[in-house]
Amino acid sequence: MSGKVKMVTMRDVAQASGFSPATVSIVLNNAPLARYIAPATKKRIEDAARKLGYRPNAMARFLRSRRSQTVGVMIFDITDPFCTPVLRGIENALYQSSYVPIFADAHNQRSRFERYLEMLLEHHVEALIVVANWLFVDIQLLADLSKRNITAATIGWEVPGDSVSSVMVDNEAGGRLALEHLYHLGHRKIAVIRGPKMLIDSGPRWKGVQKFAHSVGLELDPSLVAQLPDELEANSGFEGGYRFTEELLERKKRFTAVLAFDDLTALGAIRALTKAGIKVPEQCSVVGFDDVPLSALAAPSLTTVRQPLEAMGNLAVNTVVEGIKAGLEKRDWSISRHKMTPELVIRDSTKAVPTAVTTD
Amino acid sequence: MSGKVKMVTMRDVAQASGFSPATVSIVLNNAPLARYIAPATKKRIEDAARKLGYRPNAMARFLRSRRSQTVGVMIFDITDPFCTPVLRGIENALYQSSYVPIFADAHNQRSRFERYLEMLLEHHVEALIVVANWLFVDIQLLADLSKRNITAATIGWEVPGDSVSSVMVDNEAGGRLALEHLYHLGHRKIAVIRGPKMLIDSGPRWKGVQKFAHSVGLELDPSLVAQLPDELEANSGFEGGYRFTEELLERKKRFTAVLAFDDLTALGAIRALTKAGIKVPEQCSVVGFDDVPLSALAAPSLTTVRQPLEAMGNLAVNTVVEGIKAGLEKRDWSISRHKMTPELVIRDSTKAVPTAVTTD
DNA sequence: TATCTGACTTGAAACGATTCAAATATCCGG
DNA sequence: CCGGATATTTGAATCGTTTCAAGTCAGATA
Repeated sequence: MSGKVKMVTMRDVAQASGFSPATVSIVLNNAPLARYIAPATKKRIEDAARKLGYRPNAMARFLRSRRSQTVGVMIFDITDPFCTPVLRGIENALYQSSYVPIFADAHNQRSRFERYLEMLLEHHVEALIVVANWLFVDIQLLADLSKRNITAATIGWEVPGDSVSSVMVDNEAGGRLALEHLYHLGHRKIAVIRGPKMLIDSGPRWKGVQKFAHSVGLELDPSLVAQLPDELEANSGFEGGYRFTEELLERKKRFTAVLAFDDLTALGAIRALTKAGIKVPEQCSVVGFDDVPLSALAAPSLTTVRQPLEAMGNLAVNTVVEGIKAGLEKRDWSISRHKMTPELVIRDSTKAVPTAVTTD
Repeated sequence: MSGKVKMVTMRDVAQASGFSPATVSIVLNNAPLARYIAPATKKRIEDAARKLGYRPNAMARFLRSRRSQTVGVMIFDITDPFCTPVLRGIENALYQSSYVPIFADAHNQRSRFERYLEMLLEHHVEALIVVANWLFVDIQLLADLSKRNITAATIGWEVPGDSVSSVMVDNEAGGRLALEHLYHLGHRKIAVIRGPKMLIDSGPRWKGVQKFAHSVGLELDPSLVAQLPDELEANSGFEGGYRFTEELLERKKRFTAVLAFDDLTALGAIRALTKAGIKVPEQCSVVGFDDVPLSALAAPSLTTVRQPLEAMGNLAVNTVVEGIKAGLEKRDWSISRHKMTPELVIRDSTKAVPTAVTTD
C-alpha cells in the first residue's frame, strides 16, 4: 500500500552524475549558461536524470524562478454549451505552450468567482483567462491583476480600461448575417428575439439586424420583437425562446421566420413551433447564433451564425502568453481587443419562400 | 503598466504585527501549536495580515508541507457531452474541499494522456481523477501513482488491481431498464444498437438487455442487432446510430423501437428515421442511455436511462479526498468500487402501442 | 533567593530548485 | 615557467513557508 518512493531530487542526479546541482540545473533547463557546458557533461547528466527518473519539482522551481507554469481558466458556467468549445480551444493552446490550466467554474455566482480568483492568486497563476458573461468581471479584477501584473484576457466580454485583453465576435456583423440570410430567402415577416439587456452581445447584434433591415428598406414589426429577460440559468435561453414563440402564436401573429438571439433560444422557438404543429423549416424558418455543438445534432439541424469558439479560446491564450513573455523580458506590451468575424452556417432550419404561417 | 506590487510575505506580516514569522505561520494556519498562542496575539496578527492583504504563497507552502492543494482532473475528451456534467460534479466537490483542479483533456489520444500525466506529477497533484474511456488507463498509471502514493479514481471505467478506486453506473441494470420500458409499452420487434467492443459499458448493458428479454421470453432478432465500431471520434455515436438505422430501413426490416447504446446513438437513429419519413415516437420509439444534457433539448426529447453524472463526479472526489486524508494520517485505507444505480427518464421519444413500421 | 512551572514565542533548519559571482583547470604565446 | 585568456564548473545565497526544539519571562514554590 505505501511503497512510498522517495522523490528523486536534483541533488540525487548531481550525485549520480558526479557534478554539482548547479550544473545539473543548468543542463536540464538548457539555461543560457549551458553554452559553456561540455557536451560530455551534458550527456552524463541527462543520462543520470533519465536513469533515475528525475522529475523537477514544479513548486520548488517556482519558488525560485517565480514561474508556476500555470494559467487560471475561469468559466462563467461550464454547463452552458457555449463554453465547451472555448474551453477546448484554451486547453489546447495552453498545452502547446506547456502551461497547465487551473480550472475554475463560477457557476454564474459572483461570490464563487471571487473566491476562485483568490485561490488562483494564491496558486500564482501566471495569467488568467476568463470566459465571461456579464456581471462578474469588474474593477476589482482589474486592480488586483494588473497590479500584480498578471496578464488577463476575457472571451465573450470586454472590460473597460486598458488592462485586460479581450476576444469577441463581431456581433454586429453576425446580426447582419442572420437577417441577410432570412431576407434573401424571401422572408419579410420576421420575429426577432433579442438577447438579455445585461449581455454585451445583445446590443450590437440587434444593431446589425436593424442596420441591415434599414439598408434594404425592411420594416421590423415591433410587435414581433421580444427581449429575453436577464436570467442566470444556463438553459434559460431555451425557455425564453419557447415562451416568446408560444406567446406570439397565441396572439395569432403572422411571421415566416424567427431570428433568435442564440442557438438555445432558437431551439426553444423550434420546440414551440413544432408543438403548435408548425413545421420547421417548411412553414417557418429559424436562425440561431453561436453554433454551439448541439446545433448540428438538433432536429432539424440549426442554421446559425457561427462564432469560431475554439479559435477564440486559442487566441486568448496566445494573447496572454505574449503578455507573459513581454513581462519576463520587461518589454513593453499593450493589451489587444480582437473581434473575430462570424460565419453563416446554413443547415436545415431555414428554407426559402415559405408558405405563410396562419395560426387561425 | 508595471505598477509591480511587491508581494506581501509572511515576514511582512510578522514585522507589522511585531511577532516572528513562526508565530504568524502558526496563527494563520491555526496549527496545533495555536492552542498556546495568546488571543491578543492572534488578533494582532490576523489584523495585520488582513490590513496588508497577505496571501500565502501556495508554492512555498507546498515546498515545506508537501501539500499542493491541487488535484489533477483528466478527461478523455471534453467535447463528449458525457463529460460536462461529470466535470461539473468534480469541480463542485473539489471546491467544497478547497482543492483546485488542474484540468487535462486527453483528446482521446494516448500520447497526450501520458504527457499530461507527466505534467500533473510535476505539479505534484495530491490526487488524480480520470474520466475515462477505454485504452488509456493502464499499468503505467497504476505503478506510477500508487508508488508515489497519489490516490486516484476513475469515472466510467475500471482498472484491474487494487490501487485505483472507480465510480460507474450499474450498466446491467440500465440495459434492463431500457428494454423493460420498451417491452411494457408493448414493443416486441426491437432493434438494438450495441456499444463498441472496446467500451467497458457495452458488455454489461447488452447483458442486462438479454437477461430481461430472456426473463419475459422475448426473442431478440439477431438481424436487428448491430454493434457500433470502435471509434475515437467524440460524435461517432451519432454517425453510427444514423448509419445502422438507415441500413436497417434499407433492408426493409420491421421494428417498432430502437434501443440505442447511448444518447448520441439514439439521436442518430432518430435522425435517420425522421429522414425516412418515420415519425418518432408515433411510428417508432427510441431509447437512449446516459441522459446527456442535450437529450432533454432534442426534438423529440429523448427517453433515456440516466446516469447520475454529476453525483458520480462528486463521489469520485469524495473518494480521493478520503484517500488523501488517510495518507496524511497514515491510516490504512483501501480503494472502493462504486456502482451507481441508473434511472429511467421518460420523455417524448417513446410511446406505447405503435402502429407497425412498414418500410415498403 | 534560587528553582521550577507553565504559558507563550521564536531561531534556525529544512523543502528543491535557480542563479551569479567566483573558483578551477587548461592551454597559449612569449 | 609565467601571466593571462579561455573553457568549465560550482558554492552559497535565495525564494516564502512550516516545524520543532529551545528560548524567555513572569509568577509560584520551597
